[in-house]
Amino acid sequence: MGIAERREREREQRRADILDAAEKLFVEQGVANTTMDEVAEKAEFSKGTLYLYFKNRDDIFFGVNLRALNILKTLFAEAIQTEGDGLCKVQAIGKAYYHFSQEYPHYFGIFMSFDPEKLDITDPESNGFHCHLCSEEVMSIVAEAVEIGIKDGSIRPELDPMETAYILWGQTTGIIQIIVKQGEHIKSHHGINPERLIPESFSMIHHALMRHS
Amino acid sequence: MGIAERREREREQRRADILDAAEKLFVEQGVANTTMDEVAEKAEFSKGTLYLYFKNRDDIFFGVNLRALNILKTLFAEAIQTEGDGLCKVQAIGKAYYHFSQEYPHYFGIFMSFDPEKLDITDPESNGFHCHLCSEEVMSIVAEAVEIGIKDGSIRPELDPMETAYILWGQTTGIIQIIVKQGEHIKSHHGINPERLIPESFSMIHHALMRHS
DNA sequence: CAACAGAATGACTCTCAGTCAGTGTTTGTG
DNA sequence: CACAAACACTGACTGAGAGTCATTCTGTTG
Repeated sequence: MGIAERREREREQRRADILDAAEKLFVEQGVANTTMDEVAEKAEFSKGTLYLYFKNRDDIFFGVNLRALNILKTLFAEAIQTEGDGLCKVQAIGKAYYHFSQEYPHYFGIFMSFDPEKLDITDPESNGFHCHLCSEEVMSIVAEAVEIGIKDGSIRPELDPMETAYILWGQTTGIIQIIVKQGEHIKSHHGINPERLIPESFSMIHHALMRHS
Repeated sequence: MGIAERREREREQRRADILDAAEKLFVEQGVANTTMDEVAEKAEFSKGTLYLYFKNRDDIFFGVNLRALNILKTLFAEAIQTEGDGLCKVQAIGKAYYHFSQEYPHYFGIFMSFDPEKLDITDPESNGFHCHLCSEEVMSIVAEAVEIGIKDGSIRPELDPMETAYILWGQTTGIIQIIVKQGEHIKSHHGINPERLIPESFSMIHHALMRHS
């Protein structure tokens, strides 16, 4: 009896369709300005149906966010395979993050709309929970690169891998946020090309991690 | 005729009263969970009155945020007076930021709820605009410290002061965001005290700026 | 006191997330 | 085939909360 399986497949397809619709609207008009009615309209379902597939509005948002996170995880997993010492690997991950922001600006924008206050980690079925897990995996990749660097002597040994991973993650996200949100302003008021901040901050991170004898 | 002046004073007082009420509620129950009706109730005004003193909900929020920013500006202005070279001054500013987060945890939390997407820079009367100006001034203080450091040789000369100020600001804000958003989780899952990330990241920044001969 | 302006009100509108009783459709069973 | 049960979907409705506005109240001025 493949009926249950077919049903499950169809259900997944519909979930994906709804996420597609939401994703488009999020990109077109921003996350905050997108209503459930609009998502329903775009997905060609009634509003009530959305709630058969997703717990609430946030669940849909986190569903889209999860797509972005999975791409990032893949990019990071590739980056850590880069030839070279641990410090090189960390740098490769940084570049991958920047790459991601350029290659998937829509996902990156959605990323920026992420509001952890809404994250509901209590329900293991929710997309919020899955986002949580996935970002945990992403962090682990960074921590692993730092650990390799400490072991091979390219990174200062007094650093704690996981702690450093969180710091790098926070710092880099903060920079990118500045660029996205104030880039225009920085350019017009200070004549600084906001793009420059990224390689510049990577260089700073490089100096910060490097074991300088 | 001091009547107009008295009226203006009273008006300012009422604005302050409303901000006081909002601030308390923001601290007690979070920014997102505070309604205009609640603020009105707490301030002992009707809801309509709030709109005589503030443009909208965000204007109230940014009003509270401006208080936090002004404190920070003062702390930074003091920090840059610290004895020592430019690098010391940058560090003093970093410490001041951390200090701020400890001394004014409520303001710090409100700081974190800041959503730049809502910032309306078009209206020079709005608190959003004033927040924008104030953070600009805060940035300048950081840039000045970096410049001093470059001139006295304590900071790598190839850095650009304003650019570096933005990077430091972005990085630090990013870290703080991580702590606020994931602090609980970091603690429970990795046994890392999230507070540690702040001084740790300052140490990294120190390494990144330092001119190591 | 009459006329006016400033301050305050709260009932109202509007928008939007989320619900639920009801309808249609597919699958399973005698 | 008939009927039941499970599944899929609908859209009118509810409730909450932001923002408005016609009206009332209070203090000032001539």
